[in-house]
Amino acid sequence: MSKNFKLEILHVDKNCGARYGILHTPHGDVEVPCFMPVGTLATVKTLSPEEIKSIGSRIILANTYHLHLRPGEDLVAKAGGVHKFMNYDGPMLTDSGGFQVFSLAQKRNIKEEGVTFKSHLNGDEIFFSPEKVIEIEEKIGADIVMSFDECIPYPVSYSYAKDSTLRTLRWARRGKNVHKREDQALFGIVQGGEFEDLRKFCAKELVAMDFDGYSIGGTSIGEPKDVCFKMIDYAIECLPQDKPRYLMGVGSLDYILEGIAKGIDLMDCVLPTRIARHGTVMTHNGRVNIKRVEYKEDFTPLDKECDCYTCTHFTKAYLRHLYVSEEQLVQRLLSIHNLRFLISIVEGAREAIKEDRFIEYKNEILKKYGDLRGF
RNA sequence: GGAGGGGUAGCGAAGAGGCUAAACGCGGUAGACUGUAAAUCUAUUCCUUAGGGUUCGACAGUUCGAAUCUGUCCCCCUCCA
Repeated sequence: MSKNFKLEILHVDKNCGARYGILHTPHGDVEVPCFMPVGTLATVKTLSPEEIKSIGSRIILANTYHLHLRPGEDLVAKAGGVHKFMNYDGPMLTDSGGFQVFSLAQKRNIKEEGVTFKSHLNGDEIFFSPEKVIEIEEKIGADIVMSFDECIPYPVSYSYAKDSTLRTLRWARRGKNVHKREDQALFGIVQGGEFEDLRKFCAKELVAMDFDGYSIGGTSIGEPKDVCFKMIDYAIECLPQDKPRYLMGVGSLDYILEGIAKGIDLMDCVLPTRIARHGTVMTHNGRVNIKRVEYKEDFTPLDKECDCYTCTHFTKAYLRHLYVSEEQLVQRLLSIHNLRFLISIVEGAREAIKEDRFIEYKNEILKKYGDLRGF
C-alpha cells in the first residue's frame, strides 16, 4: 500500500452505484468521479499546465511506452521526475504501455516473458516486461502507475481471451512484486474480454493481490455499447468499495455518465482533445463540427451554457475562420472547450450524486445532448 | 511582320484515336476519431427528375468511334524584327 494515497468515499447515490469521494494523492486531492485528460508525452497536446488547471482538471495521464521512447525515463528522472520535467504539480498517472500492445498490434510480439515492440518512431526493437514497465514508471514518477497488461481486442475467441487474461494476471503479480516506490499507487487492470467468468475471475484475482486501485481495461475499442457496459458490471461486482475504480479509455458523454452510474471513479480519454484538434466539439446540445459552412457568419459561442475561456471569448464564426485558415490557436481553443465541457459535466455529476439525483441528472444531460451515438 | 510554344473541370496539371466524365494536387463540401503511430484519416466535388444529359478555346471535317487526327478562326506566352 502506498503512503499518502487513499480513497475516501463520502456519499453513494441512493438510486444507483454512483459515488462521490476524495482521492488523496501525494500531489493533492482529487474529487471523484473524475475525468482525466490524456497527456501522452507529458503534455496535454496544445495546452500549458496553467490551462490544464484552469479548466478544472485535477489529474492527468502520461504514457510509459511513449516517454520511454522519447525522451527516455532516465532523462525524466534526471529532470526530477515527470512533474518537475513538465512543470505540473498536480496528480499524475502513467499508463503502462498495455494499450500500445493493442494499438501497435502490427509492430509487436507477445510472449509470456513480455512484449517485443518495434518502435513506431524508428523501428528499433523494444522489449517490455511487467518488471521493466514498473521500473520505467518508477523513474517517470507519477502518483498512480498502471500494471502492464494486454488490452484484448474485440471481438476475440474465448480461448484467446482466457490465455491473455491469465497472462495479464501473472504480469500483474510480477509487476507488483517489483514495485517499490511508496509514494506511488499501483493499479491492477481487469481484462477478460466480453466474457463474464473471465472478467469476474480476473477482478477477484487482482483484488486478492491487493492493489491500490483497479482499472477496467479492454473497453471502448470498438465493442457495442451494451457489451462494454456488461464488462463494467462484471468487474465492479467483484471490486472492493474502498479502492478507486478506473474505467480506461472512456470519454464519450454517455459512457462517462453510465460509468459513473455504475460506480466508476476515474476515466480518461483522448477523444476530447483529439476531436478538438480535428475541429469537432461536444456541447450541451450535441456535437458541433466547427468547419461547417453554416457557422461562417454565426457570431454566437460554441456552447452558450459553457463557462470555458473559448466560449466566453470567441464566436463560432471566428473559430471556424481559424480552423479553415489552419491557425494553430483553434486547436488549443477547441481543446480547452472540450475538456472543460466534460469536466464540468462530471462536476455536475458529483453535485448530483451528493443529492441522490444522479440518474435524473444523467438522463437530463443525455436527452439534451441528443446524439445517441454518444458523442 | 517573322519563328516557336500553348489554351483540359473553381484553380494548377496529366492524358496524344475506343479501357476517358477525363489521373493527380490544391481549393470546396461532408464525415470519422474513445488507456494518442492522429494539426490525422475517409467520402464526395460538370449537370441530373439517376434513366440519362452536356464536356477538354470556337466552328467545320475525317472516323464505327475524337480532349486526342485535319482545316479555318479566336485568344495567351517566349524569342527575333
